[in-house]
Amino acid sequence: MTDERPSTGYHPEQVESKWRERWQQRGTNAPDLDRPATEPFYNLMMFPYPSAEGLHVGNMFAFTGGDVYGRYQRLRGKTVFEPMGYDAFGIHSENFAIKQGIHPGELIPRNIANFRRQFERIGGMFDWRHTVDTTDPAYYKWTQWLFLQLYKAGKAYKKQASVNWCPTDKTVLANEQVEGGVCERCGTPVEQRVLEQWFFRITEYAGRLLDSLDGLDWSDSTRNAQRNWIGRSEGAEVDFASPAGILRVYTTRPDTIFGATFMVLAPEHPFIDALTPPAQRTLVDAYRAEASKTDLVARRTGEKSKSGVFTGGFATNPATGKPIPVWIADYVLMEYGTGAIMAVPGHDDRDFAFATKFGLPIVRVIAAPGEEASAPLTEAHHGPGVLVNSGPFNGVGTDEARAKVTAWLAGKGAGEGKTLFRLHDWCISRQRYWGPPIPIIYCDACGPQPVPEKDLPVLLPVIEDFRPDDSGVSPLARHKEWYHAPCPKCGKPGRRETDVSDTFLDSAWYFLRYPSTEFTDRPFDRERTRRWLPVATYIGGNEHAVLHLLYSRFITMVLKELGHLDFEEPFTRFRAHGMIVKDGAKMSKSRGNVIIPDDYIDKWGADTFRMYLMFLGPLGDGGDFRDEGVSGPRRFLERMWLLVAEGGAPRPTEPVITPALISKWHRAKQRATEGMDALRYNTAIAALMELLNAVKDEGAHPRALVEEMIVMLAPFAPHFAEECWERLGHSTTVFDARWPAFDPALVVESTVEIVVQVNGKVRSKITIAREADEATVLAAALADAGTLKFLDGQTPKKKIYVPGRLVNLVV
RNA sequence: GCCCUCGUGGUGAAACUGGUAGACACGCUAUCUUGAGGGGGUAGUGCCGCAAGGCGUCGCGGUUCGAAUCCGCGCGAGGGCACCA
Repeated sequence: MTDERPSTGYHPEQVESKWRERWQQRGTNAPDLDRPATEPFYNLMMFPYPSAEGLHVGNMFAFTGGDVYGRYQRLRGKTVFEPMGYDAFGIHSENFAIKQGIHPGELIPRNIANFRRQFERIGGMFDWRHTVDTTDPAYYKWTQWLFLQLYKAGKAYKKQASVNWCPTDKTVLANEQVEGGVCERCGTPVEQRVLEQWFFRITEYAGRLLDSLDGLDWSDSTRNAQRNWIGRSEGAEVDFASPAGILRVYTTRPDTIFGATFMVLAPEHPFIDALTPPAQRTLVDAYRAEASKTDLVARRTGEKSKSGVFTGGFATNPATGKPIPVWIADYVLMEYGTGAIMAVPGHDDRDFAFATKFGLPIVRVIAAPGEEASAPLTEAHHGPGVLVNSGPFNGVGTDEARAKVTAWLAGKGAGEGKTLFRLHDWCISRQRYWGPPIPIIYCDACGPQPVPEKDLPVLLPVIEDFRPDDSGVSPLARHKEWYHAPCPKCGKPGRRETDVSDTFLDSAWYFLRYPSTEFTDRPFDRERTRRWLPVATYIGGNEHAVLHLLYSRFITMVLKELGHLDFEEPFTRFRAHGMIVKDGAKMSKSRGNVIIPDDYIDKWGADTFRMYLMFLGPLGDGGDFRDEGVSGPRRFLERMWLLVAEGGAPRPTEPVITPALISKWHRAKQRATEGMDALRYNTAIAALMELLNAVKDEGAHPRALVEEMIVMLAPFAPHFAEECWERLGHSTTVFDARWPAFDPALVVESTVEIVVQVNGKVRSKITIAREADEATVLAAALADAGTLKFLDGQTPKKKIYVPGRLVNLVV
């Protein structure tokens, strides 16, 4: 805290507390959201879950990165709206509360207060009039409203589903929350349970969610993660006749159908009983019983050795007309495709392994160029080639064959082309306490009824013992007064839905709420929304690349379709910030490697700390945290402080400024601007440092230059810049100034240094007038002593001239 | 297995559409200020070499007058998907 160095007079703690207060008094960070004739800029950052530990350096890195961008846009003349809030519902908070034995309703406000303090301390330009807390009834009222809109539009439905069940957290997990067969939160192996669950029909939008990605200004890595998640595959559905009826399969390789020598059904497939003759029944039932015991996750991720059983039944391959045996195996999943496959052991690894294990025939139907049709297969061959042993299609290339075989099958009434997605409907119900109750009332007479919108919010009751139990029923069921509610339709006694909704639903629309927080009678105001959305720039972690961003896009699409919004993509531009790790590992309390920024801010000041974080590298990169090097940005600020002290003093005449300094000045502005736009703040800061070094070397510091430097520094060191700005005689905030423009003509100097290469190696450098033409430059290069030495008396065969850069002489 | 992203000094990193590799900063060395342990100034700092010079952006090839940058094949790291038919 104490600063022992011979002081330049810069005392961060004084400067920073002064400007925190000023900003508050002046409303500097609270823009008029309705002010016309200015360009609105919605600068959004992913709101945090308010943990008890507070914001760590990783959060500070991310939020500072976002804040710098917002401040920069403001200096570019935009009206910037930069809100912040708290994603405070969910398992995370609840589990922590359980562990501490404190009710989350008590814990969360405490954490939020701490977060708020940290957000203010770091100097964020947040508009606190427009904050959001997802656990506030004034907010979740509208989360419930959102559920009702989807419900009424038929986009929400309830079904029996085998779901992932975490025995430790005692809750259903979304597929997304299961990683490698274990709960992503606590690491317990996940089991399967069959429960009634609420789903949103996100799969209806799979195609649009995928196709629209192309038009978004998003990081490639993020778009790619979404593509993988949605998982489109092109193929065909094909019908195989069987005694139990038409067995439909899905395949991405219709071209290999002549090689389908058997079929495999998922153990849950409805045709199994009809296909199985009495003699096989015992074996088949035993296998199915075994498979149902193994949970879904284990079936997906367990060891890949194949198991299965023959049903005893046969189906007809529509291409060959031959009967093929129908097997059952757990490597076929009921919830993807039709739950049945045609097995082509010659050209699919899994089918090959299965056929090998059970002695089923393997037929080659694709040959590489020069390969015999009869060549034996020692492993599945999946490369391209030409069809063989495929009747009328022999000799056709595989790519072409896909379409041709599909058409041929369709012509016979035995199939059709089909696009499939891997995406599943979104399970939004949770058998937990800490979330918004799903606004449904069950009535014995009328069935499930939506709670009328006028009755929202359905308040989450205070329950002392909110812990989940093994029953699979939410703790809310234990609150009798709350649980029993009259049917909204007939008035007879009914029961409330006791599930709460997924936290991801809270965060799938929060960005719509921010601009409209003062409206209590609508989730988002039409005019405000029209003016401020979609979000101009969204900065957040790539860990939300799939779920949060996908759900937000889905909700936005639905709201557009229902007429509530005019746009269907919520985030025009998304950039993922990198992660700050410690000793190569993600910071987490359990690892004990969490770096709390407060100490650093105490010691160095928020401005230095912000600069330091942003100087580490590009925002998208993140990095390993170590505190070596914080002194660099601090020294820079100290030197700037002195420069301002000198630059602010009255002078009889402006100092002489050399053309070289003018050039460096404009170059710095150019580089700073480019760095800001590209979120490569490290280069912007470097440009400012270089300019300061140049000013020092030249010994001249014209006031205009000093002022521009302060403006460019303001996004990084806002308190510092405000103080300097004031000392330079300004009475309004530096953020009302304009980001300085550079003159491209002045960026270049009047003389340039030309590199002279001989055979591509740098041998000399010549300084020459910028306007010198090619002949002049070449003549100078050839006359240069340093060059001559390497030419060795020879005349160059070839002379490459790159204007303003280099000459390459080839001998 | 498939799909992305990436690999540069002792360290964090720069390098525009292929055109001086290592800007800026940390650290380090020397030196000057100086009475003292995260103070300032100056100079130096990719590697080898006294030097001339040579070698250098994960490795090997290739394209090019010229490659950190483009192409191919490896190796390594991080991330996404994954018995998905």
